[in-house]
Amino acid sequence: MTESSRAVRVRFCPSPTGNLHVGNVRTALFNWAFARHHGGTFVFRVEDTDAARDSEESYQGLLDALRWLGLDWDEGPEVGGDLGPYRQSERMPLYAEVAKKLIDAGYAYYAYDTPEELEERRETARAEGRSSGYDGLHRDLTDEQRAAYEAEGRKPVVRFRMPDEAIVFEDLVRGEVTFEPEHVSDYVILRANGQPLYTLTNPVDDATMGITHVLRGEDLLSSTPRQIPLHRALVELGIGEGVVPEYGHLPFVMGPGNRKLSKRDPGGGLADYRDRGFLPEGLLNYLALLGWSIGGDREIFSLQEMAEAFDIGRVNPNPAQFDPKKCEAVNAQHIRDLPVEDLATRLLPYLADAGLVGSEPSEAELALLAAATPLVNERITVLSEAVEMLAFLFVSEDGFAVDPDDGAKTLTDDGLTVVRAARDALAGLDPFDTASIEAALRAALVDGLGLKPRNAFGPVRVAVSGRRISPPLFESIELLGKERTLSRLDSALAR
RNA sequence: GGCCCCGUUGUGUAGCGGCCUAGCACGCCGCCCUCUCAAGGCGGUAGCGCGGGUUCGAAUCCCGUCGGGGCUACCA
Repeated sequence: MTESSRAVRVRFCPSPTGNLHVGNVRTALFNWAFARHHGGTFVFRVEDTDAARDSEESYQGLLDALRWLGLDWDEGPEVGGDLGPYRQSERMPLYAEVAKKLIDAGYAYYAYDTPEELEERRETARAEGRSSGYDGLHRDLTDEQRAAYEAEGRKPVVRFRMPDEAIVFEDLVRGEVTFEPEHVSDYVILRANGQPLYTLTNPVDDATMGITHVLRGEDLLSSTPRQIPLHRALVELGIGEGVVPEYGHLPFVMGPGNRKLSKRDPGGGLADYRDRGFLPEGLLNYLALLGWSIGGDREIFSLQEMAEAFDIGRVNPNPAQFDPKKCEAVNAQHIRDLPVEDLATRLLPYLADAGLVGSEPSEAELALLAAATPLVNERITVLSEAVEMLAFLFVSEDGFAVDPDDGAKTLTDDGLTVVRAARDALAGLDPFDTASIEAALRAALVDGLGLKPRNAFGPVRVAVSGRRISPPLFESIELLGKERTLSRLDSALAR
């Protein structure tokens, strides 16, 4: 069977340790896109074997995050599937069983070295310039030797026996990679207390879930030569679906400076992006650009378009630095491309959180938002920015206040003269629509007072919107309505 | 120290031996438009780490070198 004809099965397998890291989001995205491109299966598995660090809350957060992103999974938590369960904490018996089979078949063995002994030998090896991995001292213990260690009360770990041959594999993004056997030592798969380690659980799950392609971070590249022989052993033993996966190691997402972006870095965790009002499609589009390109001069695309075009062979092997500015620019483009009704709907939760509309918005609030959205859609880069921009339209009259600094700068004696003239021009205006408002104001302020437009409208803008920077003035006044507009002009005059 | 990976403007990338006087986007600077801010338009800034090969011809292939990063656990 050729690789391309085999049904693709990929997975995303984070640990539920709080806020999802944007690097992991990128990994999830590439896996998802790879699966969708090949019409394959995207498996979601949760690696929650570290009781100290994992929590139920984080687990729920993980599901929620992936749903929000729109990276739908075909098998996994809450969706099910034939090869589950999909939480490692529910698979513990499997690991014990596999470890036993591995030992019985000679693929793994008990090692009684103490941590101190190991440390000492490691130091020596390092000092002599040799690889510092396990030296294999206990790989061929006799029954008598084992019995002696047991009698001492030593508890063994279980180590996987690495074959004495070079491991060569074709990395999907880097090409051929070779590791010589002396540099890849026997590694621990079971702790002395019997707990399985990631080194075992991850490949066993991949094998039993029939994973065909492993796309993951570059930090795991050096563990690949250990996993391939394990997979081969599992195939030999008839454990799992009989597949040794192909591997593709994705470049790091770097933070500021030249360090790997950390979950704790500002902008390192997904939650920040949700809170600030990134669109999932905007964030994902930007993340896609980190290490992959759709080709040509195109940079803005949808998830569907990415899925159609995604080619793992086009992934760039070199690390990419996360650029918050560009991320915002891409998001802003997606916001502008959104139909206004859609954008208005997405704005709602942010306005509600700010108390500008009710959690069950009224018809009037919805109508106002629908009319106001076109005023901000090309002025915001993230949804939360709309709150500040639109607040003056939704706030109650006694909640309205002019920004002190902006007021001081524009509502001077001259400014108030302008405001007074504007009030007079608008008081009897009918109809009270954008075109009439603009005409009336231009006549009174530009023609009447002989002001340059920017000087004419500035004080009015501040009096009405509270700020020197606002959505377009005439449209804003129309949406505000005559009554509230006059009231605000009056209170500016009464200062 | 050992092993592995990586190397195009500030950032992300296009480029798969001639189309490259290296394109695009973000950023930055300037101009235009303009009721502010945006959006939009126009222009500018800045790059193939270095050294050897191979070739008629190299950003593209090879070697070396330098630089950066990762791994080197009874973490994942």
